Amino acid sequence: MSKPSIPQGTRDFSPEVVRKRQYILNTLRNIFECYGFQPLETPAMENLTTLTGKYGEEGDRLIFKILNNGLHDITAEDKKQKLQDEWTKVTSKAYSSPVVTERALRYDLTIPFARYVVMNQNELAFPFRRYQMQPVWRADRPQKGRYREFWQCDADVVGSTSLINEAELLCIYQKAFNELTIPVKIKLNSRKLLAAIAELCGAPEQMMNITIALDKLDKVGWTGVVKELQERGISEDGIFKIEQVIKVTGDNNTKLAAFADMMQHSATGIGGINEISKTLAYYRTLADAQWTGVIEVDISLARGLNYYTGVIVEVVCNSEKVEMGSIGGGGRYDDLTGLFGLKGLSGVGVSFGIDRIYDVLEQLEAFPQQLASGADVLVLNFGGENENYALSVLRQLRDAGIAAEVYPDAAKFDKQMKYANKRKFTYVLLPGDEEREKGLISVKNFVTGVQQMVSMAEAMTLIRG
RNA sequence: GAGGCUGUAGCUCAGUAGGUUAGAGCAUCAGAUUGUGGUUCUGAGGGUCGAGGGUUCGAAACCCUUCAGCCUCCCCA
Repeated sequence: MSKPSIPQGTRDFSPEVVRKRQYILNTLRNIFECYGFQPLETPAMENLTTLTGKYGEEGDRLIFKILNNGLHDITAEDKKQKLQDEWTKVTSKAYSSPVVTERALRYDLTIPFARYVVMNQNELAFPFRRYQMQPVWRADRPQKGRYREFWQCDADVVGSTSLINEAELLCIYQKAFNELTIPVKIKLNSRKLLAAIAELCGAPEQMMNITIALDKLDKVGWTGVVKELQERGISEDGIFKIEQVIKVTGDNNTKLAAFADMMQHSATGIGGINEISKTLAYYRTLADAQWTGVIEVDISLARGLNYYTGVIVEVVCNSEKVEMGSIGGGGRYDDLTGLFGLKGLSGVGVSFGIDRIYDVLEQLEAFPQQLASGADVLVLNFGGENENYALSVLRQLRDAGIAAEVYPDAAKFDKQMKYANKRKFTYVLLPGDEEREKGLISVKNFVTGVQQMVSMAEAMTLIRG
């Protein structure tokens, strides 16, 4: 018998870990609901054609495909021949065929969301605000902090171009990370500014290349970016212009003023600057003075996904104690639903990287203490008549809304106690002969070790603290 | 897709230059102890040394092949 295992890049979540993850999800869910977002869930699998071509060439490669069922059952000669032909292609090059695979696992939550909006466009009330927290799958090579199955947690608004939406999403980030007690920096940029930089270089068609190179500024520094830009064929003059823009420092208003000066001849650039300033203005009106996160205009922020068209954001942990990439990101995409035939619908959304948020909370030791335990109370089982007494005690506890469990076997005393210890119960109740005869119950506080024999009513008061 | 590292008990790992019957800690189970857990003590179970082949009188160790896991790059969350 071989040892059992789970697929590469997947994880089991132990009870303690699930509780911590649920703490994160519940915190976010409450905030989303408070901001008027509605829950949405979509299937784990989509039609492959829904997903292909949406994430770029690299993305297509990373989609988990599902082999069609019943391939061996095909009897019609012409279909069988078709399958053979397609199979040969599939095994010889990067190629997908609906004859072999027509379904695939969800790659992210945004494309299924767009698909849902298009399918239900006549029923939905726009602007439609939804949040979605579900696992996604990528056939990527797993490594530290990267998995083949992981959860995404998105909130999007479609059907409105107002920058109030952008400002609200900034608020959601602020509120979420304040409640989770994670110090953050929220970087803000606009794809329009990146486009304007490409214009400044006299190479507007090079925007993607410039964007990809700039995105690495944090990682490889300016000299690394220069190298990357040269490799991607950007002129020396262009690189000099980019440097002028990148080297701008100061607070957000100073930066925006400087950009406005440099980009005064670019309608795109001015547009980008305006949307950032308006977003920030709305944000200031909506924001809570308690929030501690820093919002910083960062023109080197690029974001990989190519469907973004307007404001883009990214959240990083702002603590020396933590070494971590982005823990959230998002932006505006002007025509996502256009991919599925519904034109002119603009959307803006943010995503929380909950696996990374989990790691950050661990490193900061910022999970609330009381998450650790499950049921508070264990009722011991002394067998015989005491067993029934134990069950009646158990029922009274649950009727009173106290989470409790009974040890189901009349096992040796120390075995039951060891179980209680391992499970970290706060209280252990001992319904034995004496207790039963007197109609009382012994309550042992398992943290302090103090034990007392009291009435059920008093016991419940004790347990409730 | 490219590269690097590691596979020995449930877990973390020792294992000298290739040499008797492969060890330790933790965990598990039993007992000390069937009305008092954590600590302690005693004992027990648990291994095709990732798999296959080769070299050798002899392989956990050396060679080849293969599989798996981890990490880095690319890309991404």
